[in-house]
Amino acid sequence: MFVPESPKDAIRLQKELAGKVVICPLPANFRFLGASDLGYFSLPAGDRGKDRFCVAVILVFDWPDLNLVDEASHVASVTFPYVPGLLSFREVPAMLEAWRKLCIKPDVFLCDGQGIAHPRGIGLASHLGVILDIPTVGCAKKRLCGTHDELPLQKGSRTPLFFQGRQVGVVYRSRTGVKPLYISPGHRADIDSSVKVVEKCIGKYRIPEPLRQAHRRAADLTRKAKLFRSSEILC
DNA sequence: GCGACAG
DNA sequence: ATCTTGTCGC
Repeated sequence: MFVPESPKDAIRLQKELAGKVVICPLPANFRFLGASDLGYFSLPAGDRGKDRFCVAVILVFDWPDLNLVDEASHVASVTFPYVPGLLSFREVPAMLEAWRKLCIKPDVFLCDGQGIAHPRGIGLASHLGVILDIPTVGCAKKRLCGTHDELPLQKGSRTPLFFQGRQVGVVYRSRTGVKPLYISPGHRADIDSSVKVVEKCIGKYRIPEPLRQAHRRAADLTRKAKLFRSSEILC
Protein backbone atom coordinates (compact mmCIF):
# COMPACT_ATOMS: atom_id res chain seq x y z
CA MET A 1 0.00 0.00 0.00
CA PHE A 2 2.91 2.29 -0.82
CA VAL A 3 0.85 3.94 -3.54
CA PRO A 4 -2.80 4.24 -2.48
CA GLU A 5 -5.49 3.18 -4.94
CA SER A 6 -8.02 5.74 -3.84
CA PRO A 7 -8.22 9.03 -1.95
CA LYS A 8 -9.80 7.09 0.88
CA ASP A 9 -6.81 4.78 1.16
CA ALA A 10 -4.52 7.78 0.90
CA ILE A 11 -6.16 9.44 3.89
CA ARG A 12 -5.84 6.21 5.86
CA LEU A 13 -2.13 6.10 5.02
CA GLN A 14 -1.69 9.76 5.94
CA LYS A 15 -3.10 9.19 9.39
CA GLU A 16 -0.65 6.37 9.85
CA LEU A 17 2.35 8.37 8.60
CA ALA A 18 1.35 11.45 10.58
CA GLY A 19 2.30 9.60 13.75
CA LYS A 20 5.87 9.33 12.50
CA VAL A 21 6.45 13.04 11.99
CA VAL A 22 9.15 14.33 14.34
CA ILE A 23 9.27 17.95 15.45
CA CYS A 24 12.69 19.11 16.65
CA PRO A 25 15.23 21.79 15.71
CA LEU A 26 16.97 21.45 12.36
CA PRO A 27 20.68 20.63 12.50
CA ALA A 28 22.55 23.66 13.89
CA ASN A 29 25.19 23.30 11.21
CA PHE A 30 24.88 21.52 7.93
CA ARG A 31 26.56 21.49 4.55
CA PHE A 32 23.90 21.02 1.89
CA LEU A 33 20.40 22.33 1.32
CA GLY A 34 18.09 20.65 -1.17
CA ALA A 35 15.06 22.19 -2.91
CA SER A 36 12.54 20.56 -5.19
CA ASP A 37 9.71 21.35 -7.54
CA LEU A 38 7.58 19.66 -10.17
CA GLY A 39 6.25 20.62 -13.56
CA TYR A 40 3.28 18.98 -15.26
CA PHE A 41 2.44 18.47 -18.91
CA SER A 42 0.14 16.49 -21.17
CA LEU A 43 0.69 15.49 -24.74
CA PRO A 44 -1.04 17.31 -27.63
CA ALA A 45 -4.41 16.09 -28.87
CA GLY A 46 -4.55 12.50 -30.06
CA ASP A 47 -5.15 9.08 -28.62
CA ARG A 48 -2.89 9.67 -25.64
CA GLY A 49 -3.86 13.30 -25.31
CA LYS A 50 -5.12 12.84 -21.80
CA ASP A 51 -2.02 11.25 -20.39
CA ARG A 52 -0.44 13.45 -17.81
CA PHE A 53 3.21 13.52 -16.92
CA CYS A 54 5.35 15.31 -14.43
CA VAL A 55 8.99 16.27 -14.13
CA ALA A 56 10.50 16.27 -10.66
CA VAL A 57 13.59 18.35 -10.04
CA ILE A 58 15.89 18.48 -7.04
CA LEU A 59 18.65 21.04 -6.73
CA VAL A 60 21.34 20.86 -4.06
CA PHE A 61 23.17 23.93 -2.77
CA ASP A 62 26.02 24.36 -0.36
CA TRP A 63 25.12 26.14 2.86
CA PRO A 64 25.02 28.99 3.58
CA ASP A 65 26.49 30.27 0.32
CA LEU A 66 23.81 28.67 -1.84
CA ASN A 67 26.00 27.70 -4.76
CA LEU A 68 24.51 24.93 -6.88
CA VAL A 69 26.48 21.72 -6.28
CA ASP A 70 24.23 18.95 -7.58
CA GLU A 71 21.04 18.33 -9.46
CA ALA A 72 18.77 15.47 -10.50
CA SER A 73 15.45 15.08 -12.25
CA HIS A 74 12.94 12.41 -13.17
CA VAL A 75 10.05 12.20 -15.64
CA ALA A 76 7.07 10.07 -14.66
CA SER A 77 3.42 9.63 -15.45
CA VAL A 78 1.00 11.12 -12.99
CA THR A 79 -0.87 8.42 -11.14
CA PHE A 80 -2.92 10.26 -8.57
CA PRO A 81 -5.55 13.02 -9.02
CA TYR A 82 -5.07 16.42 -7.47
CA VAL A 83 -7.12 16.62 -4.33
CA PRO A 84 -6.44 19.40 -1.82
CA GLY A 85 -4.84 17.69 1.15
CA LEU A 86 -3.54 14.75 -0.89
CA LEU A 87 -0.96 16.55 -3.01
CA SER A 88 1.92 14.44 -1.74
CA PHE A 89 0.57 11.30 -3.38
CA ARG A 90 0.96 13.02 -6.73
CA GLU A 91 4.43 14.38 -6.19
CA VAL A 92 6.34 12.14 -3.80
CA PRO A 93 6.82 9.12 -6.13
CA ALA A 94 8.62 11.13 -8.83
CA MET A 95 10.55 12.99 -6.18
CA LEU A 96 11.89 9.75 -4.69
CA GLU A 97 13.20 8.72 -8.10
CA ALA A 98 14.98 12.04 -8.51
CA TRP A 99 16.39 11.67 -5.00
CA ARG A 100 17.93 8.31 -5.95
CA LYS A 101 19.84 9.96 -8.77
CA LEU A 102 21.51 12.56 -6.58
CA CYS A 103 25.23 12.24 -5.94
CA ILE A 104 25.08 14.59 -2.98
CA LYS A 105 22.24 13.97 -0.57
CA PRO A 106 21.22 17.25 1.10
CA ASP A 107 21.10 17.54 4.90
CA VAL A 108 18.02 19.74 4.87
CA PHE A 109 15.30 19.71 2.23
CA LEU A 110 13.03 22.60 1.21
CA CYS A 111 9.68 21.66 -0.30
CA ASP A 112 7.21 23.65 -2.36
CA GLY A 113 4.14 22.93 -0.22
CA GLN A 114 2.97 22.55 3.37
CA GLY A 115 4.67 20.65 6.16
CA ILE A 116 2.52 20.06 9.22
CA ALA A 117 0.22 22.97 8.32
CA HIS A 118 -2.14 20.39 6.89
CA PRO A 119 -5.59 19.03 7.87
CA ARG A 120 -4.03 15.77 9.08
CA GLY A 121 -0.65 17.21 9.98
CA ILE A 122 1.23 15.69 7.05
CA GLY A 123 1.60 17.87 3.97
CA LEU A 124 4.04 17.24 1.13
CA ALA A 125 7.14 18.26 3.08
CA SER A 126 6.26 16.10 6.09
CA HIS A 127 5.34 13.13 3.92
CA LEU A 128 8.59 13.23 1.97
CA GLY A 129 10.55 13.78 5.16
CA VAL A 130 9.05 10.77 6.88
CA ILE A 131 9.54 8.50 3.85
CA LEU A 132 13.21 9.43 3.51
CA ASP A 133 13.64 10.17 7.21
CA ILE A 134 15.40 13.46 6.50
CA PRO A 135 14.87 16.99 7.84
CA THR A 136 12.39 18.85 5.62
CA VAL A 137 10.80 22.29 5.63
CA GLY A 138 7.50 23.22 4.01
CA CYS A 139 7.26 26.55 2.20
CA ALA A 140 3.94 27.08 0.43
CA LYS A 141 2.73 30.01 -1.64
CA LYS A 142 -0.85 29.64 -0.44
CA ARG A 143 -2.67 28.66 2.72
CA LEU A 144 -4.18 25.19 2.94
CA CYS A 145 -5.65 25.35 6.42
CA GLY A 146 -5.37 27.36 9.61
CA THR A 147 -5.96 30.96 10.57
CA HIS A 148 -3.78 33.94 11.38
CA ASP A 149 -3.81 37.64 12.15
CA GLU A 150 -3.31 40.23 9.48
CA LEU A 151 0.25 40.66 8.41
CA PRO A 152 2.05 44.04 8.08
CA LEU A 153 3.13 44.85 4.53
CA GLN A 154 6.80 45.24 5.43
CA LYS A 155 9.22 42.52 4.43
CA GLY A 156 10.31 40.33 7.31
CA SER A 157 7.01 40.58 9.18
CA ARG A 158 5.54 37.33 10.43
CA THR A 159 2.62 35.98 12.42
CA PRO A 160 1.79 32.51 13.75
CA LEU A 161 -0.43 30.19 11.75
CA PHE A 162 -2.88 28.32 13.96
CA PHE A 163 -4.87 25.18 13.28
CA GLN A 164 -7.16 23.49 15.77
CA GLY A 165 -5.87 25.57 18.62
CA ARG A 166 -2.20 25.02 18.09
CA GLN A 167 0.54 26.75 16.11
CA VAL A 168 1.52 24.78 13.03
CA GLY A 169 3.64 27.33 11.23
CA VAL A 170 4.31 30.94 10.38
CA VAL A 171 2.95 33.32 7.76
CA TYR A 172 5.96 35.23 6.52
CA ARG A 173 6.27 38.31 4.31
CA SER A 174 9.45 37.74 2.32
CA ARG A 175 9.30 41.08 0.47
CA THR A 176 7.42 44.32 1.06
CA GLY A 177 3.95 44.31 -0.42
CA VAL A 178 3.97 40.77 -1.79
CA LYS A 179 1.73 37.89 -0.79
CA PRO A 180 3.16 36.00 2.19
CA LEU A 181 4.72 32.55 2.36
CA TYR A 182 3.32 29.78 4.56
CA ILE A 183 6.19 28.13 6.39
CA SER A 184 5.81 24.99 8.49
CA PRO A 185 8.09 22.19 9.67
CA GLY A 186 8.13 19.10 7.50
CA HIS A 187 9.95 16.39 9.46
CA ARG A 188 12.79 16.60 12.00
CA ALA A 189 12.34 20.37 11.99
CA ASP A 190 10.54 22.89 14.17
CA ILE A 191 8.84 26.19 13.48
CA ASP A 192 11.68 28.51 14.50
CA SER A 193 14.47 26.74 12.66
CA SER A 194 12.26 26.31 9.59
CA VAL A 195 11.60 30.03 9.40
CA LYS A 196 15.27 30.80 9.89
CA VAL A 197 16.32 28.61 6.99
CA VAL A 198 13.74 30.09 4.65
CA GLU A 199 14.65 33.57 5.77
CA LYS A 200 18.28 33.04 4.83
CA CYS A 201 17.19 31.91 1.38
CA ILE A 202 15.32 35.06 0.45
CA GLY A 203 17.07 36.99 -2.28
CA LYS A 204 15.57 39.60 -4.52
CA TYR A 205 12.24 37.85 -4.97
CA ARG A 206 9.27 36.55 -3.01
CA ILE A 207 10.14 32.88 -3.43
CA PRO A 208 13.25 31.64 -1.59
CA GLU A 209 16.08 31.36 -4.09
CA PRO A 210 16.54 27.56 -3.95
CA LEU A 211 12.85 26.95 -4.64
CA ARG A 212 12.79 29.64 -7.27
CA GLN A 213 15.65 28.03 -9.14
CA ALA A 214 14.14 24.58 -8.78
CA HIS A 215 10.93 25.97 -10.24
CA ARG A 216 12.74 27.47 -13.24
CA ARG A 217 14.62 24.23 -13.85
CA ALA A 218 11.42 22.22 -13.62
CA ALA A 219 9.74 24.53 -16.12
CA ASP A 220 12.66 24.17 -18.53
CA LEU A 221 12.78 20.40 -18.29
CA THR A 222 9.00 20.15 -18.56
CA ARG A 223 9.06 22.09 -21.82
CA LYS A 224 11.81 19.88 -23.19
CA ALA A 225 10.17 16.65 -22.07
CA LYS A 226 6.92 17.65 -23.71
CA LEU A 227 8.58 18.44 -27.04
CA PHE A 228 10.57 15.23 -26.93
CA ARG A 229 7.65 12.94 -26.18
CA SER A 230 5.41 14.73 -28.66
CA SER A 231 7.90 14.19 -31.49
CA GLU A 232 8.28 10.54 -30.52
CA ILE A 233 4.58 9.93 -31.02
CA LEU A 234 4.62 11.54 -34.45
CA CYS A 235 7.24 8.99 -35.55
C1' DG B 1 -26.15 22.73 3.23
C1' DC B 2 -22.35 26.40 2.25
C1' DG B 3 -17.59 27.69 1.60
C1' DA B 4 -12.48 26.48 1.48
C1' DC B 5 -9.26 24.16 -0.93
C1' DA B 6 -0.85 23.30 -1.13
C1' DG B 7 0.53 22.07 -6.52
C1' DA C 1 0.00 22.97 -11.73
C1' DT C 2 -1.37 24.29 -16.88
C1' DC C 3 -3.71 26.80 -20.95
C1' DT C 4 -2.31 32.09 -22.83
C1' DT C 5 -1.35 38.41 -24.73
C1' DG C 6 -1.22 42.14 -23.56
C1' DT C 7 -0.54 45.34 -20.14
C1' DC C 8 -0.24 48.26 -15.73
C1' DG C 9 3.42 49.72 -12.73
C1' DC C 10 8.06 50.44 -10.49
